[in-house]
Amino acid sequence: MNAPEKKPRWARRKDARPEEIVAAALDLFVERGFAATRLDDVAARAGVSKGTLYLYFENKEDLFKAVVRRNLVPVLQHAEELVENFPGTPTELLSTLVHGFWERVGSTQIAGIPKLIISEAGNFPDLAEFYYQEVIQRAMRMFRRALQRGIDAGEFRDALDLDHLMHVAMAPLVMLAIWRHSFACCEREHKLQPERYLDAYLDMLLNSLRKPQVKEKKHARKH
Amino acid sequence: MNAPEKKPRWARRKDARPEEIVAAALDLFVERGFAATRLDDVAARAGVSKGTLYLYFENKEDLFKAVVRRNLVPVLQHAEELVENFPGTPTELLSTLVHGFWERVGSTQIAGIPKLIISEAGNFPDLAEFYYQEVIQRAMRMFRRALQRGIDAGEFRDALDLDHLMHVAMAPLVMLAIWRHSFACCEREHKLQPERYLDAYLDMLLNSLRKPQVKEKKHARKH
Amino acid sequence: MNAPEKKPRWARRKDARPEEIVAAALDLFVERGFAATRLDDVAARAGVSKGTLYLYFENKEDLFKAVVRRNLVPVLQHAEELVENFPGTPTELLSTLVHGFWERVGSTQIAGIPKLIISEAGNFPDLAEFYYQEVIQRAMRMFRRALQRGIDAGEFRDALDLDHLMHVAMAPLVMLAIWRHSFACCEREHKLQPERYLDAYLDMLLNSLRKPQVKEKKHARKH
Amino acid sequence: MNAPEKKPRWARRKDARPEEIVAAALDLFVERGFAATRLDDVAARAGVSKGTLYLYFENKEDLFKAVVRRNLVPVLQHAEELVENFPGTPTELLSTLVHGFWERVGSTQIAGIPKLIISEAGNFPDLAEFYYQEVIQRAMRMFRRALQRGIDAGEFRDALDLDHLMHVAMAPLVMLAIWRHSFACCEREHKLQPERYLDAYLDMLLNSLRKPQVKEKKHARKH
DNA sequence: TATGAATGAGGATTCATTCAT
DNA sequence: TATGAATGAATCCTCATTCAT
Repeated sequence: MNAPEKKPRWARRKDARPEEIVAAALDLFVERGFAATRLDDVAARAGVSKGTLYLYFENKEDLFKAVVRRNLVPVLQHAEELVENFPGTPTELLSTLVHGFWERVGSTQIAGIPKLIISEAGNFPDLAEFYYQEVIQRAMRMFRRALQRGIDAGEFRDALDLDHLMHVAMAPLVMLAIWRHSFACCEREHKLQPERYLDAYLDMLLNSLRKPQVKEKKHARKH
Repeated sequence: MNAPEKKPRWARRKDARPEEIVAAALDLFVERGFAATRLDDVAARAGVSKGTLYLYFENKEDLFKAVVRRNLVPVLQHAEELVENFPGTPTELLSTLVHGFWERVGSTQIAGIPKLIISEAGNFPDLAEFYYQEVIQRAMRMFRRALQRGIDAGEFRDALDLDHLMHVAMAPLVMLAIWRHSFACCEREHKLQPERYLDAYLDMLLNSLRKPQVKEKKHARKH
Repeated sequence: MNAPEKKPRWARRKDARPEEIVAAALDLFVERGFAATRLDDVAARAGVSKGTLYLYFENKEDLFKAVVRRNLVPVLQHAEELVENFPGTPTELLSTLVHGFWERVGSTQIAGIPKLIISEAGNFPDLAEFYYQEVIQRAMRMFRRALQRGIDAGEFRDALDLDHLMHVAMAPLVMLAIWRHSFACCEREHKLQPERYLDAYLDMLLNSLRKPQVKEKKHARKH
Repeated sequence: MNAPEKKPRWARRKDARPEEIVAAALDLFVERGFAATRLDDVAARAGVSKGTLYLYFENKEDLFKAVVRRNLVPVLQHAEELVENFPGTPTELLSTLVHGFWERVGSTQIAGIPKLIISEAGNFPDLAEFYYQEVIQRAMRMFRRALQRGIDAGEFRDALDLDHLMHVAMAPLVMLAIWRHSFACCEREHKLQPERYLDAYLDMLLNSLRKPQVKEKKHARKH
């Protein structure tokens, strides 16, 4: 009857637990990799006991998948919505996407996930599969739509191998994310500056996409 | 009575051993990653016993480093020499480098190494350091020389942030190598075709590098 | 239907475990030496699994140290208290100490520890240091107090090199402990009888300590 | 026909090899103990290859036994001859034996052997047996003869439990040898000085052996 | 739900011993 | 005789997973 002393003052809500665990796991997976991350440490960082992990996740692999799912999907969704509803020019859209990537992924902890996935793709085929379907392909489709819009608007060249250009064009973004979690700490001078990196990237991308704005009328350009 | 059926329990081949072990280790590290590769398996694939590994390498980490060193350094050296002695135009040089990368790295087992390094950079800081110094920086310097040659020749734009363009421009090559060892096997249709990927890459790169050839009316451009 | 046949795979007994493990380890270390003792066997004898050892001890060396610490320190403490509070004569005190040593150390499993320490002193310098400080020096100090009391009482000679006599006088006690764990089992006849050994020891010790009682004719001597 | 170049200039004689190996092994066994000594190191210190060890000794244990045999037996033999032929008084004989022990054993590398034997007695029962028979018992017999001579000469007391006194009396000598190879290096101040230790030992021993030289005639002595 | 003690399979590493040369 | 490369059994230690409480 005298219930009050049963409630610890800051009872965490049950629903918060998995989120906290996933957050802790993200940190550690990103920092150390999948194999080198001990569940002891994940539990400790999440402020729960090791056994508790198994109440919410079947095993280490399952936890790993949850980390991936819960962090990347929302970001993608946001980008897709942006592409659908963007009011400006295709060039502006690309720029917005790229800077959005930096703000929402590249500069955050989430940037460590691509590295993780790549590292473990061989060991967890179904995770790779999931990531390929739900992240990579969706990202490509989105990116493609953005480019297509530029082509349709006559702003971008139309003689493009879009299927492969997608891959090529996304590579520098992914690599930026990876870089920060692999070699960034090796740099002593001439550190890579993300903003200038992205500027260089956009400069390259747009320069190569845009139609050459020649004023000549009748000469053929390069074959 | 005659000897052919004698199976020596082992043969002495001191000089050949390390190479064989490194080759076996490359295969397995690339296939499974560092942590998931068991030295038992490396030994078995190399056709030696577990103890033999320790005659040539101090420990697993040392073997890992040897794998990296012995595979990447020669390739880089070759590329550097190419850049120094190339007889053709800068554009041709870039094309040659890119296709050389594909032939000597991208299409081979060696392509798995970048993935490995990236995965393990956090766990082996000195390996990351080595790779950064001996591979990445050398590769960038080499690439930079090639671009600089194009600028000096008036073929490429000169308003370039070379420091960052290096990173941007190398990213698609590295990602191609990584792709083959991570998601390539997830593709069912629309498989990424390396040749077309590289064409798209070169197209993008050269289009963005070349000076905009505006306004001229009757002058022949490059050959 | 009722429960008795349930065999829990393990039971939780956090407090009891370390003691049981230390006891098992003492047995085996004494029996086989440090290097020849396998942790598998320690675990088996303690009725736990191998992994459990590592819940309570960092590694084999740490377990070894625990065995030494937990067995010898209490014994010494007891002896020190005895020396401080002993009501009888110095001669009686020595006799009591010697027989106490036999009862509490020499005749027990603990007698194996000096052998162990001596064997491993070279391999574990900090253990040797610990033992030297916490056991040997304390034991010497205690023994010295006992002798000093005899000298002060005029019962023992005062022209003694106490610093070295300490070592000399303790040697036979330590050797008795060692003997039982080394050559005792080689004896077939004329076995060393601890009681007579200790009598001979006390006889020698006291005969050499006591003041030569010459020249007196009619005075009663000790009691 | 031109044989000269077949002889390396300092061809070691075959017979020297085992001695060199035993000497190297003594050093290392004494320094590190049996288990912690690697045959690689023994071979290296002896200046031969690992395989060569097996030409002269069946295995590690056999080498260990050889080390013991070849070092202790000669010393004992020398002592036995001394006892048989000693021209002086029993007291002088004891003093000579004790100082001879120090010179030929205690102060040399050989002093490490008792420690070794004691450590490994449990693991190598037949080695313990050998040592017990060939060293301990012979040493005791020899020591006993020396004492008996003192008793016969009326110089030492005759109410002695010689069987046990032997053990007691030898203990400080053995412990001195052990001490130097275990705790000597822990001492910072008040280091044990072997000469004074032996003086204190002889003082104790002789004081307890010698007949009390009372001048009284008719009084009973102790009890 | 939550805990954390206990488990035990798994893998890196060592080193005495063998044997082709 | 002498070598030293090769072997592989042995063992310490780790850590994901289980389960009594």
